Amino acid sequence: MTAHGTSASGTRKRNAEATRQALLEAAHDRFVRLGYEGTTLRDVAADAGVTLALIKRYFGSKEGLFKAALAATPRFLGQEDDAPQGPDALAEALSRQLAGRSWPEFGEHPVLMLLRASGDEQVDVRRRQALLDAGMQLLAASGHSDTGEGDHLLRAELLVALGVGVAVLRSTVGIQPLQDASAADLLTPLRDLVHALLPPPATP
Amino acid sequence: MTAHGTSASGTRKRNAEATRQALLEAAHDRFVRLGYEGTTLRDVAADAGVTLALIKRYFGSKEGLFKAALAATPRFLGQEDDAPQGPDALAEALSRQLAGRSWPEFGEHPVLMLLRASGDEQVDVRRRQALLDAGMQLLAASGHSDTGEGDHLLRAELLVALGVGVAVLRSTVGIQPLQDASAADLLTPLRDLVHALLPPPATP
Amino acid sequence: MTAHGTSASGTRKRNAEATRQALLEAAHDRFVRLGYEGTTLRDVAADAGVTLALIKRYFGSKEGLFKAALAATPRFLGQEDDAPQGPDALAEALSRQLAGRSWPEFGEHPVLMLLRASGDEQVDVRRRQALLDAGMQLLAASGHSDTGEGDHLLRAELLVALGVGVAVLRSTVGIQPLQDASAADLLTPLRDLVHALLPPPATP
Amino acid sequence: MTAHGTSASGTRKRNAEATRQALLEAAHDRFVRLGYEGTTLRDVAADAGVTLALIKRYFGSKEGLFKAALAATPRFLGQEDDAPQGPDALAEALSRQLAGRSWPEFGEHPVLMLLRASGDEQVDVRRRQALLDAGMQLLAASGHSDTGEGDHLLRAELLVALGVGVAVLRSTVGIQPLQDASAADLLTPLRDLVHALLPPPATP
DNA sequence: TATGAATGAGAGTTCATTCAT
DNA sequence: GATGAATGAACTCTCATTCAT
Repeated sequence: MTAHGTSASGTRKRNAEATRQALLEAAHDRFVRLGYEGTTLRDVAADAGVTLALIKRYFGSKEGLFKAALAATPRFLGQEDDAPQGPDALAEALSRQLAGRSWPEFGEHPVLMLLRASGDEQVDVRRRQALLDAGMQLLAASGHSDTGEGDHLLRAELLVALGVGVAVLRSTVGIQPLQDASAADLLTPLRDLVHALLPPPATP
Repeated sequence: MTAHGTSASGTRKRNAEATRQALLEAAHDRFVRLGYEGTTLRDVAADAGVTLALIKRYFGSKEGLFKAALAATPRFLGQEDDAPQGPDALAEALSRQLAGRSWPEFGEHPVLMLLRASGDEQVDVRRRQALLDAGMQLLAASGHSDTGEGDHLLRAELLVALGVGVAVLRSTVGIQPLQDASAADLLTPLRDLVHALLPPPATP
Repeated sequence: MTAHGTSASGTRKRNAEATRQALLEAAHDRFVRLGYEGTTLRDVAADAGVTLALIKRYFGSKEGLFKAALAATPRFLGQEDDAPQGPDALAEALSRQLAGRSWPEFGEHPVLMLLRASGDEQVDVRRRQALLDAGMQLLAASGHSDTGEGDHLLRAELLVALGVGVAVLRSTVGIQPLQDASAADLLTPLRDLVHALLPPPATP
Repeated sequence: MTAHGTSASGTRKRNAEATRQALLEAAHDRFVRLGYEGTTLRDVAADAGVTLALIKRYFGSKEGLFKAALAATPRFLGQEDDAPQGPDALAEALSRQLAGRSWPEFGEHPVLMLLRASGDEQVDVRRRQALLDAGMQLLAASGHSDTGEGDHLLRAELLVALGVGVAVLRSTVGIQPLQDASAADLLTPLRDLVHALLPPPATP
């Protein structure tokens, strides 16, 4: 996407917000695919169709751009809404999020962004927190509470790990049949898996 | 580890094999932690206690060093022997390999090496194959054959994905309680999981 | 010459064209004197009074710089205009071009640039062609045509060889009295030589 | 040529002199073709079939090797003996030396070695002297004395320059028809040239 | 004597960044 | 606000050289 795309609302000469957004998407794409070191600002700027100096203007530095791209990463395994819960719903959401191209603006699964390190400690904290949150959310979605009793949280994090692993193996590495498995293909195994890991709490 | 470590047979200064090995381990450690681009040959040489030029001598180039490090990576999720199989044995092996520090010479779980790309296509093929092999092996260990019937291979690869994800979340990212979970902590959830994913084939 | 020299219109710090030109002249000078391998980009940049990275900016690489320097080399033994011809005029032009400092911007005789190889095949072709052209031009200037009859072209190339040798012996090597011979000193011997090599064609 | 070639006289295990000679020829070949900077000692050693360290043993350093190669260069345009002189004999000798492969052990014309600089001042003096000597010798061969009267020495050096130029254009650059001209092809033009440049002294 | 291990300096190249315009 | 000129540091790689064996 270039910065100076045609806008429906007439004027389109210099749209700062569009430029920022184009840079952000280009950066996200490259950071996810090539990592922090492998991404050059010149390429990001070229992808966005603007000059390199604008990156400094909008994001200050490469680190700033990375942080912004990280912040723009959608929640991993997040439930879109506070919808019906339980293992079956969870498995269905998982299969959809892992298989689908639910993020047309991201070339790869956005969770991969959470695995990219920039060397900045502050960034690492944010990445870690985002993944911890994913575990918490899965735990909640399964109908459990995070009271720390039992190993429910550990089990939820194993589910997060599975999601991470699937994203990795489907993208960078690419092994079949996992890479091209559809949501339908994944649904049954994931349902078995969720049921085994996070069975619904006993209802007295 | 430095190249000129004391050996059993007295002190020795010039030892090509020890130098090569020290370089290899230092490289593996940095490649796993920092990736291909993030790893500098100067740092690798410094870790090994030798000069940069020896990397050229022994490995030809950075790519050569990376390939050597990749080749030195132990098999992922490999059964140590052709021992008793079935879900329970598999779960136990998994918990041990994922939790343990079974590789004292590698700072991080060696499977992470398989996720590092160097840009060389030939390398990518090897990485992919190694992970495919892991899936095949898990399938065999569970008592199934890879006849392609059903979704057994897909299920086995989900197990591989889980292993990859656990390794990632325990190392680079580091989320608790998963990061410090012991093999014992992992055993029960993993047993549930393996049983759910790869139940023993029906024996009529 | 440095890049930031004072110009007629006051002092100027940022001038892409001046920088490019300063780099080109510095490069030409060093390539001619030291050859391709013997020339370091750091020294060229220092001569031009700028930083090394600008060479990449303007010329892409060392090869690019070399090609640019080669392209900036004036024609060897070229007649300035389509002026009167014949042996005497030719001898006079030769003596002037070989003796004079007709190229104040080049430290050495520019033909020496044509003797410098960079390893690039494409460059070699250009060098060869430039020297072939010199022979053709001398042939034409002597009043002959290049119909291939007789050994006129060979004789013209012997004249080119003489020019090359004189340039070499006057510059890099430096043998007296040839090195400091003036155009007047060279004129008489060269006239004898041209008359002997390329006598005017018989006019029936 | 390798160092351990079969020798007719029986023993051939470790012949220091043969090794030295093989190194010298390999060095000469590379220095002439690639120049000082372009020549690597490893390649020279490999050409000679020995290890690099022997260069240091026999010649001390790269400079030492270069000096030895320079010293081993045969005299340029030297009359083989103090045989019949005069313009015709001189032209005949010139055509033979410039055209022929009179030096089977040198890939290129050995005079090219005299054009190669190493950066060492002492070396430059030797090169200059060798070329000056060539001029003196031509002068003598033409029947003149170097009393300094007239411009005879300058004319002789123009002949040296011609020889240098022909060697250069026949080897590194390679322009036709000069490159493949035979001694017979060169004889007539050279005779005209020598007669014009160095006519026999008037005999009262 | 001869080999191979090891070094240090320097090469070209790349990149994030800063500074004028 | 935006561009492009210019910088300095860091990288991989190469090579002549030296040091033990």
